[in-house]
Order: sequence, then structure tokens, then C-alpha cells
Amino acid sequence: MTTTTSEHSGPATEAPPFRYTPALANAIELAWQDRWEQAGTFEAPNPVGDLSSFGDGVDDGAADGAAAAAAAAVPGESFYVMDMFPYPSGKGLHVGHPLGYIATDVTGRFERMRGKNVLHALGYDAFGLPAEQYAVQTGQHPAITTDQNIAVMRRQLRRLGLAHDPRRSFATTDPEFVRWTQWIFLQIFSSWFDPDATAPDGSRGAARPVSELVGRLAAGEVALPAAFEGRTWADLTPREREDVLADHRLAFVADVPVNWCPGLGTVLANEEVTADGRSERGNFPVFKRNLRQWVMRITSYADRLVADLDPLDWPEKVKAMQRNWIGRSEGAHVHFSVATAAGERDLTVFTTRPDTLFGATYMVVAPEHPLVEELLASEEPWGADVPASWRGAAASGADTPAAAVRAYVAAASAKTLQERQADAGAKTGVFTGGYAVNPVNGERLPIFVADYVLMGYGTGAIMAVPAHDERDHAFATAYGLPIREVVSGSPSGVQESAWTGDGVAVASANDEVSLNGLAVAEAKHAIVTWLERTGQGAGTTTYRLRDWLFSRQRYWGEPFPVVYDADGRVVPIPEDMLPVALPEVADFSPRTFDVDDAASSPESPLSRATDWVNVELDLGEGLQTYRRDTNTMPNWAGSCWYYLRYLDPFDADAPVDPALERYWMGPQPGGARGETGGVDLYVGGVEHAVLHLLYSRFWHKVLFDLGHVSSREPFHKLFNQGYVQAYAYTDARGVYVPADEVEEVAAGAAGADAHEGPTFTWRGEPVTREYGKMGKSLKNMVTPDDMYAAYGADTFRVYEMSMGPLDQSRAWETRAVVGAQRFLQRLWRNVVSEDSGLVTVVDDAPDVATARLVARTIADVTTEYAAMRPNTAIAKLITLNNHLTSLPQVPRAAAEALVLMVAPVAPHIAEELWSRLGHESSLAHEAFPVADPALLVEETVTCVVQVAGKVRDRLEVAPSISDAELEAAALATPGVQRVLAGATPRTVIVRAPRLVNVVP
RNA sequence: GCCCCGGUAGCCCAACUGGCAGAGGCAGUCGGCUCAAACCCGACCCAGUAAGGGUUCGAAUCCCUUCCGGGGCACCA
Repeated sequence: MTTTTSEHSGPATEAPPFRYTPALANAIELAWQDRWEQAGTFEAPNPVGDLSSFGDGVDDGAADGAAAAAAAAVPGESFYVMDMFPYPSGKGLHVGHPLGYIATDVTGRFERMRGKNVLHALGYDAFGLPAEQYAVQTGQHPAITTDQNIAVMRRQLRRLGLAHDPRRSFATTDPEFVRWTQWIFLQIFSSWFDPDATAPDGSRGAARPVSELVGRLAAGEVALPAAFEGRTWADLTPREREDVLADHRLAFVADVPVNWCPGLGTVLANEEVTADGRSERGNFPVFKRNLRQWVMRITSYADRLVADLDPLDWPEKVKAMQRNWIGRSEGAHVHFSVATAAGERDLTVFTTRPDTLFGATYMVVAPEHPLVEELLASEEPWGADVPASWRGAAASGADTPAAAVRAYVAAASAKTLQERQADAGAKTGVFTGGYAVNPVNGERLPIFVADYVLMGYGTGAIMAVPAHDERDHAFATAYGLPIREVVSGSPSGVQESAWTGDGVAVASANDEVSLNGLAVAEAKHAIVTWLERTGQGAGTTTYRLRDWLFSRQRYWGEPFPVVYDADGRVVPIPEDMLPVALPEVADFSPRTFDVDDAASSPESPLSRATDWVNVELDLGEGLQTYRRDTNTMPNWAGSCWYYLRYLDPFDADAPVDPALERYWMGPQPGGARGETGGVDLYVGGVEHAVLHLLYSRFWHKVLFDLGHVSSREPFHKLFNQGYVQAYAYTDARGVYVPADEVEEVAAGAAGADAHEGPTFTWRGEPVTREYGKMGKSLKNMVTPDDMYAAYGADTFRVYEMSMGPLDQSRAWETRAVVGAQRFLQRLWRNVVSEDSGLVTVVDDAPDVATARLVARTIADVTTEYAAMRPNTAIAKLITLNNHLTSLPQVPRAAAEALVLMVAPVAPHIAEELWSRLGHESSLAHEAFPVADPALLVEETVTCVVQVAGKVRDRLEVAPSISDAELEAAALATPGVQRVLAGATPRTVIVRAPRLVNVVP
């Protein structure tokens, strides 16, 4: 293409006719975007299958590198680069949104020029709340809204010139995609976690088909649960069998304590509830309720999810957040026996400090603990020796433990999670009237109910060791309970405050075991050994991670591919009947409630589609009436596996052809993708550190265990890009004013406060500056469309990439964009005459200085691009460009190298210049320049001569100079001579060829 | 409260395993082009690295303390 234009950048200007103006930039960009699309330039060939060649008939541009590459074998080296895919919100993009997309595009284009087969595509995460809420308001089906939003977003992003393979784009709402999401769900449903199985990577404990478990149950190798004692597998009804299997399935329906959010009308996963007990979306109160819901047994994988973080090339911060969330902690279960009205009961506690067992002085159970009711059965009055403070709040006026505890439990359950956490620190509780026997010394310990112990962690019961646990210490102090030191080391005494540090065990012995004198770690080991030998406990590991609540009471999500028979037994839908599509409904909204109505229950919009819910099917048991599941999957389902579908978007037989998964994602021990395999580069915001990234790792490991994928992790390298933020301004009333109309008054200028920084005015009135998100409500939004119109996409790309390190957040500054534009204008001028439009480069060889600078730039820019530092790469390109500007004539060799190196960040202008330089095909597959090593070696280097660390002189020396020669030369310099003034140096440090330091 | 990351010219940011504090951009100043201005071209100006202490021949870089900013976790037994 050769774009000729006489358009000017503005009406009143007389710019030269071939200047690189925004108008010219736009013309070039649109033309190249069309050409790329028509030629299929960025279509990445698969090694096998329907995408192994380029779009049939569409591609006549055989001259393009992509087509040439496809004709030959697929490159052996693949590079799979991905963005966390967008939710098409319809609100419109601002200049911050494309940051990550540009970054992956730059890296992808660079790697493509390095000869790799680069796969880069973008799909849409299209199920979810905004489209549903819009549907609720307007009655328009969310599918229509979603399609419209996707179309708008596609157009906006296309204008950026992203090198995506358009054939591989999809939305999670596409029926074919939903089909495979449901298929994977059924794979998980049909699997159980066999703790004794070995995974393909050698780890212990792996997913296996449930059919294997059925075989073992039928053969009696695995015992039935206690409820079915005396019966055999063959005796059980189908419903009973399913109940047995549900205890093992990786996806199962169960009555579980869930986070119920009346304001949203749905239940939420733990990860979707904020630390202060509110919904992440909408910020509504959340209550704990027991409800029948789908759950995924992610906790089975807790160990592997922790262990496999190590080999991943991820930011340490994200790894730490995942480790923290999983919260693995090693300790012991210890059995205490409790006498109740109904007889002896076991109270098992979890502790990370079994070495402090001898220091236990009381017990605490969570208000929801099942033992509570048993303890209260007796209804006996308080014993005479029970202090008043143990009897609960005076207001309750309870004269029996049962009444006091019930009042306390009721009060605790009425609290929202938020209230419960707000009260943390103030320890409250009530004595239950019961006692537990400490297995190490037979002491009777009073059992309290207190809400500082959580039912959701460990066993929901603890042994309290006030001397060595701060929480127990606070409670013991408040309730007058004894504090007994069993680990030495407290500086101020344990009566004063708990000692949780290291020390030596004291007062910790019975007839069979003594911990006295042992350090903490040894003492733990000794007591666990004793507990295990005597059957009173065992070493164990627990996790903070909870199983994943997987159902939502919403319309716009994937339906569950199961039905229930007349007995309420879950029956999976056969694979050939997938996908299960959503029914048409009149009302898309779940029933929502008053945000504080804890007693309400969820009611899904699907439950009203009775024709759909009640269905006659033949599922191999004859025609029967079944009931469908009226929940839908959470928004995370599609994003748990979408990265596999880009590889093989049209596969009708599997979510992905295993051969393609191996080629694009397979492990490369010692190579780029390491032993884990996975996507080569995954870029997105840190906000997904635990949610999406943990869930998809879990699904991936199940697919790995079942043999569907060869990689054991989905994402080998993860990169978190920063955010683009912006200044906003408020006037005296606190109302936002348009940021682009605010004027800055320099510090020290007339009228400015000399001591403060710069001040700001809007229409002459002072305004206050604040910093934060970009958005319409703050009147500081700048859109990509604004940038295309004012500068063109290339300038916008260069500016975004040059603002600073990719992983840092940065402030948008529109007035600084002109720097990027000047760079590209100068680049243009170095190749093309602004007056005639003709190419001005000459074929003469570059002078030595230019050749060296070109070589140096190639070497540096290659390093910077490869390390994802486009900001420093651009700085070096600008340096070379400025050097070429200073030459009377630009040599072709230098210009071509520069154009190729600019291509990843500013692809349109680079293609245009490349074309004008006489090349017929796109530079997208052109080899990235390689520096001539001979030119990288400096002829002379500057050696710094220091005396006592201060620079006193400089020498121009050969890089190969020896230490001795250099030392002699340095000592002879006038600078050294002057400072030393005849004295003999004590030491001379020589770091040839760069530095000599003389120590006088 | 605990943990992590950061603080370098007016602003955004560079500086390889410790070795000349400056690559690049914005803003500013001066000059060229111009009737003039903008654009453009050329040149210039600009910090001793948040503060203090330590290690070292030598510290922006390593260690300690403090301050400031950003983020994560927070009754997890």
C-alpha cells in the first residue's frame, strides 16, 4: 500500500503536504488494518486440524509472511500470549483499558519477528450481572445486549491495530462454548479425588473417574458410610448410592453453610465476600445460611495448588496472596472426651501448638458447633461455683446454662459477618456447664461457647492456652480463667501477656511422656508421636481454603447440565444432548429482598420457567419426568477454561485437541514453559489474584489428572499490568469540573502560593486536585477514540508504552502525548520527504558511529522488549532516531533496522515506511534485526580514575587493556598526581577497563 | 497490628552482578524558521537519589532505624 494524501492536520495551517499528521496517521492505520485482515496476516497456524492452514480462499496475499510461513511447516517454537479477557460492559472504554492489550500486542509482535509461531486472540467473558441487570430494566434479552456490546468493543479495539487471530475469537455465551463448559462440569461431577492415586506429574492424590469408586464400593474395598452399616452397595437404592457418591464427587450438591446475600438475591463464594463481610459486587450485607447448593471440592487440591506455585513465573505478590488464601497450616487433631446427658462424646480440636497441650485451661466451641445442643440437654441449673461472669449477659437473666447459651447463640447468628468481625477483639462467651477431659493429664476443663472461634475453620473447637495465644489470653483475662505457662521465654511473664515466641517446654509431663526441656518444634513432634501412639490425636494439616460454592440464583449464566429424578437424585445429561440452553423467560430478575433480611431464601429466575424445569427425557431409564436444576453457574465458569478454546475454537469432538494443547501449552522442562507448561504469557490486573486464577488452576488440574491436557498449570508466566489513573478536580462546592479545562498555575507564579506546589484553576476559580480512577462521574475520562482522532493509534500506543514500567500504575497526562507524536513524525521525516512524499534514504553504508549506534540499539532494544520493558526500548529507539535526524542523509540500512524495531510498538507507521522502502510484504513476519557483534565492541572506553572514591580524571583506553597497564596509566594522570601530591598510594583498585580507584 | 512494594531534576521515569547519578519524554529558557505566531529545527537549564546511621576502596543499589505513599491480610487456633 502507498497512501498518498494531501490532507492537512488543521484548517488554518500550511503544514507540508506529506507530513505525518493525525489525518495521515489515521489513513495509514485504517488501510493497514484492512490489509492485515484481508491477508490473514495474524492467523496463527495450528500444527494439525482445521486451522492448520490459512483461511480458505480469503488469503490471496501470498506475498505476506504469514502465508509463506503456513506453506512451510509450522514453526517449532510457539508463543502463546493472552490477555485476561474483557467483560463487554457497554459503558465504553477509557484510555486505561487497552494498556494490557497493547503490552501483549507489543510482545506478541516482537516474538513473531523472532520467528516464533505467535498465538494471540481475544474473546469475551459475556455472562454476568450487568447484561442481566440491563435486561431486568428494559426487558431486552441479555444475549442481544451482550452481542451489541461485543460489537462496539470489537470496533474500538480493532482501531488499536492489535495483531489478533480473528478466527479464534468467541464469547463464553456462544452455544458451542457453553456446551464445552457444561462438558467440563460433567467431567468434574463424574470424578472423585482419590487420595491414594498418583497424578501424571507424580503428585499424590488425583482425580479419578467415579466409575472406579463405584467398582470399589461394589467390591467392598471401600466401606459404606456409617449410616448404611450392615448393608451392601448392591442393596442401596439409586438415590442412596448417589448420596454415597456425593460425598466423594469433585462437584456435588449439599446442604452447606453459604454466604447468602439478600440484596443481590443470590449466594456468593467466599472469594466474592469482602473482608468486612459484604458482597464484593454491590457492597450488600452477607449472611451465613445453610442452603442446598452446588459445591466444588477445591480443598482436595489445596496441597497441589500450594506446591505448584513455586515453579510458576508469577509475581511473588500474587503467589503470596494465593498461599495466604489457601492458608495451609500444620498441626494436630486432639480428642477430648466430654460427658453429656447422652453419654461420652468426643470433642476434637485442631491446634497448631500441640506442644502447649499441658497449658490448656479451658475449651471453646463455636456457636454453631453440633456439641452445643447435646451439652444443653440436661437443663440443669448453674453450679454454685460458677462465677457470675460466666453466665452470659446479665440482661438475658438466664438461670440455667442452657438458656444462657441459647441466648448467646441466637445473638451470634443474628450478627452479620460484618458485625462479627467489627466486634473482633472484644471477647465474649458463655459457659456451657460442660467439661472436657484433657488427654495429657486428665484435667477437667470448662467448655465455653464463644464467637471468637469460627465453625468454618479447623473443627470449630479449640483447646484454649491463654499463656501462649493472644486471643485465649484476652478471653481468660476477661473471664478470670487460669493462665499456665508451659513454654519458657516470656520477657514479662505470661500473666501480663501471651508468649507466642520460641522457648523451651516446662511443666509438661505425664507418666508416659515429658516435653520438658524440648524446643517448640521438638516438643510438637514428641507430643504428636505420643498422641498417635495412644490413639488420642494425630498430626494433621488444615486449610483456610473452603470448598467452592458453585451455584448462583441468576438467569444469565450456564445452566447446570443435570436433572433430578422423582427421588431427587442427580442425573447428568448425556454428552450428546449438550448444551443445555437457557429457557426464554419473561422476567430475568432473581427475587431480591431487603438487604438486611437474613431470613429470606433465594429464588432463581429459572424456577419460574416451569415448562422448562419439568421435562420428559429418556436418559437410558425409559421416558421419565425429571426436574431441571434452576441455578446457573457463576461468572467464573467460562474463564476457568477459555484459554484452551483459543487453541481449537471449532473442535466439535473435544474442548481442545490434545495435540494442539501439547504444541501451544505443553511442558518444556528446562525450556521456556518449564516443567509445568501453560500459557507463555498471561497479562491482566492483580484483582484476579485469587478468584479467577485459583479457580482455573483447579479446573486445569482436574483436566490434567483425567488426561485431557498435558500441562499441569494453565498459566506459566503471569504479569500484572498497572492501572492508568487520572487527576480529577473539584471546585469550592466539592463538585467535579471538567479536567481537560483546568489550568495549572506554576508554583511561584504571580498569584500562586510560593510555599505550595502548583495550583489549579477552572474558569478563573481555584480548584482542588485529587488523583484516582478515570471515569465519567469524575469528569476526567479520556477515551481511545479521542486519542485516535487527535493523534492516531500509533502515537497512542507509543505514549502508553513509554509512560513507565508496565507493572506500575501511572497518571494519564494528555499534554505529554505530543512527545510520542514528535517521535513518529521525526521517524517519518527520516525516511520520507514531507514536501514530495518521496523516500529520502540513501543506499550508502552508514558511517562507523551510526553503524555502532544501530548495533548497540538493536542489542539493547531486543533485551528490553524481551523483558517487557517497552518504555526503555522506546527511549533507545528515540535516541537512534534523533541521531539519524542529525545526519545529512539517512542510510537505508539504519532506517530499515529502525523501522523493524519500531514495528512492535507502532506497527502501522512501520508497515507504511517498510512498504515505501520498497518491500512488498508485511513486516509482521520479517526477522527482527540482529546486531553485528563486531560493532558492539567499543573501540575505546572511558576509564574513570578515582582517588578515594572521587572522580579525579578520565582516560580513553582500549577495552582489552590489562590491569597493570591501566594502573600505570591512571597513576600518571594529572588528576591523580595533583591529589596525591607525591604521596604513595596505599592501595589501587583496578576494574579494567572501566575504573581505577586510588586509595591514598 | 502483621506482611509486601515503592520514594532519583518542576513532573513522568533510566542507571547490567555495588563502579562517571541521566537514556527518553513532558514542562521551562534561549536561538533558528516566520511579517508574526503555532508547528518544526537546534541548543540550554535542571537532582546527588525521602531522613539518619552502618558495611565497603567505592552505595541510588547491600544492612539497620525513622518518615511518607501504594497494596495485601487481619479472631484461621
